[in-house]
Formats: sequence, structure tokens, C-alpha cells
Amino acid sequence: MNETGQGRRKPGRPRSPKFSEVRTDTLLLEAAIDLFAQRGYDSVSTGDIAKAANYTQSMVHYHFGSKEDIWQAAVHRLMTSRGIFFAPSRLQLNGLAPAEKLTALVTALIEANAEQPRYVAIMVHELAAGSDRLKWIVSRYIRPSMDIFDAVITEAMDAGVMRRQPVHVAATLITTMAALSFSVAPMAQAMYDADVTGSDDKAMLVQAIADMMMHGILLD
Amino acid sequence: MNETGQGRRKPGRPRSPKFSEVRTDTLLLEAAIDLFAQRGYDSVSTGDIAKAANYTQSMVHYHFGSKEDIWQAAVHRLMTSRGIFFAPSRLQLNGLAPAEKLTALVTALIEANAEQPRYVAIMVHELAAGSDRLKWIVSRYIRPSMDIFDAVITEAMDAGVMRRQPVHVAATLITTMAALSFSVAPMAQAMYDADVTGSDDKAMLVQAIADMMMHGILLD
DNA sequence: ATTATCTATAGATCTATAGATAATGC
DNA sequence: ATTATCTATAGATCTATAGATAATGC
Repeated sequence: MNETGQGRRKPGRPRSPKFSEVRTDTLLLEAAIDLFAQRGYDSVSTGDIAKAANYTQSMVHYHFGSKEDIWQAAVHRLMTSRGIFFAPSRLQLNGLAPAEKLTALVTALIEANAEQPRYVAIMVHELAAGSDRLKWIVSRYIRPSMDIFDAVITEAMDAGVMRRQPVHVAATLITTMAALSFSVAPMAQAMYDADVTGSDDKAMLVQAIADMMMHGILLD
Repeated sequence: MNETGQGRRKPGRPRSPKFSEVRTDTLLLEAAIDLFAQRGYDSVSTGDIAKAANYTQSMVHYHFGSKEDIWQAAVHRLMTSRGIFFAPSRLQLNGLAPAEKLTALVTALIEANAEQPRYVAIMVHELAAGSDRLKWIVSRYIRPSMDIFDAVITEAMDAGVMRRQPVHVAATLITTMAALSFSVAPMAQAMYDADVTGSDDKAMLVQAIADMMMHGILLD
């Protein structure tokens, strides 16, 4: 019995694949993004991906060549198939004071991460492994944005609104915290059996994280 | 050729195992902690663990029964074999003002995590997976300490030195950030090719993380 | 007799590829 | 003829267990 209910597909060239509603590679990629986000690279098999998209395992290799290749294609899709992806160059920062620029940048980053739980999950997996895949993501999709971060941080330190410290430490800490903070959800589940994944919860978390990062735990 | 240079061991009961310098199960556990910290649960095989300790794969099962069991034993060793493990009940907080109590508690947590990179690494892996193993760690080794956290946070909010918010959100966010912030090291490596794992770097990171968490990025 | 080790292997994956099949496109 | 699919399978793991072996303990 096929649980997904779609039945067994016959071999055969489909009608005008270019014009069909959803392309096979897209279905496989979406399944791959979901699975890699949940379980990381090693724990997901190409058979798992195919099955989730209701194809057979060999289709992953037909369309993408290798497991590494579908992982890269999945991450590429995740990073580009959304208008909302964090693009600091799109933020209008001109005319803001240094502290306001920094706040706007960090808040935008936190909000972007909140919108992309699958991106955050994949990053946490790869950070944990310190993998070459992490380096691949960073060099392709993150490093190009770092110049703006570095500039805004440097300006804030020069203006005396931020404690002086090595720029790369501050920039890494901010970007890492802004992403990893969303791992609070599984931790809340484990510690308090509390579900904080609703959309109200998400808004509250964005607020709490931004507040803690910009102003700290203590009110002064 | 055996790269570790120890040569092949013959079968046979060793002399008074109780009194020998290092016991086999200890060697296997230390190898397991290192490997699980580096690569997570799924990516490490029992053969990898045995090989790292210079034994054959079946010894893992002889001493521990199953892969799941050696993982639990490894985490148990990691959590108990150190005097320095974070035990908030040992902190002397009496007589401190609410804000000072909270600062002392959070700083102690950050320092404890800095001392235990293997603990942090294992937590990041299991957080990423949202695994049942995470729940196992939390219920055994973390939840017992949460009462103190909850009390200190509640007191700080009541005293008006901390923004009012759900206690479980604040507690989870603080403990999660204090641990995950140390993932900044692989991120700094990937983003700036910067190595921040030296002992000076560690001290600087503890300072930067504590400062950001308690007072925020902005100086006010 | 007991114990700690090794060797060997069964059974279950998992990746990648070869080859059959059934449709469309020309 | 080309394409997208499926089936089948080779070769490489990986976990767990059975069984041989060589020591010690009694």
C-alpha cells in the first residue's frame, strides 16, 4: 500500500514536461530541503528524498547526479527562490545614525531567519558538523553580504555606540546568534514541553531575540 | 600497517583489568565523546569508535551493548566526570541583588560551556536534529537545574531589572544562546577564515558573549 | 571456569549505475 | 530518436551477534 495514495507511476516520457504544472526536479528539491532541514545531510538517504516526492530512488541520480549535488541544488533553491531572502544591500540605511543602522540591520537579519526555519535548520546542522558544506554555503551566499555588516559595525564602534572589539568577532557573533537563537524551539520543547512554533510565538521570539541582542537581558 | 602504531592485540584475558592503568570502556568512551562531538550520532559508526580507541568494532557491543547505549554512556561520562560542570546550586547567590544574581548565573553558564566544547558540540548536533536524545539529555542533566534559573529570572522581572516575558521563553533563550554562541568558532572559520579557538580567543569570546547577552550590542 | 579480545558473518541499509519500458516528438 | 520513469543489482557500508582464542583466576 502506498501511504501517499498516488499509486505506482509507469515509465514513459510525460507530456511536455516544460509546461506541466510541477516539474519533477522541483518536487525532489522541495522534499530534499524539508528532509535536510530536519535531519541533516548524512541521516537523509536519496531513497528518503525520492520516497517523500513519490518517486523511486534512482530519479534523484537521474536528475541531480549525486547526493552531494542534490544537496547543493536544494540549498541553492532555498537561498534564491524567495524574494524575502536577507539581502542587506536592499535595506535603506542611508541617513540613519550609526546605532539605528546597526539595529535595522540586525533586526532585518533576525526577521529573515524567522521566515526561513529550513535555512536556519540546515545551518545548524552544518555548523554542528563544521562541514565543508558550511563553507560552501558561506562562500556562496553569506560572505558577499559581510562587507555591509563589517562597515556598519565599524561605523558603530567609531561612533562610540558599540563596545570596541575585533570586527570579525562581532560580525560572526551577531550573525550566528541571530540564526541559532531560533533553535530555542526544540530546546523549549525539551525543557518545558512548550511548543513555541505558532505564528504568535514566532513574533514574540523575534522580539525577545532582537531585544536581548540589542539591549541585553538587563534593563539599565 | 596500523597507523596508531600499537599493533594487533591478541585475544586473551588481560592481567587484573581492575588495576590496569586505563580501562577499555574508558578508552572507548573517550573516543566516543570526541567523535559524537565532531560528527553527531548518525555519522559515527561503532567501527569508527573502536578504531579510534584501537579496538575492533565488536568490543563496543561487548562493553556497551548497542550504539545507543554507548552514546548514553558517553554523554553520562561527559556530564559527570568533571568537577567543573555547571551546577547552579553550587553558586553562592544569597545576598546578591536580583540583577547581580542573574548576571552571576548567566556568566557561570557561559564559562561552563566555554570549558566544555564537546558538550556544546553534542548539544548543537542534537538540537539540530530535535532528537529524542536531546530530550534524554535535558531530562537527566538540565531540567534539574531549571528551577534555579526560573527563580532568578522571576525575581529579576519582579524587581523590574528585566523585561517582563514568559519565564520559560527567557530561560530557554538564555540557556540556548549561552551554549550555541560557541558555534561562532566554525562560523568565524567559514566566514573570515579566522581561527578563534585559542585560549586567549576563548576568554575574549566568553567576555563578548556575556557582554552581548547581559548588556546588548548597543552601549546606552 | 571466566573473561576480554579477535575474526567472521548475517541482514539491513545506502549510493550509484545499468538496463528495460513506455510514453512523446519529429 | 529522445526522454523520464521504473526495476534490479553491484559494491560498500553499518549494527549486532556467534564463535574461536588466549589469557587469568581459582
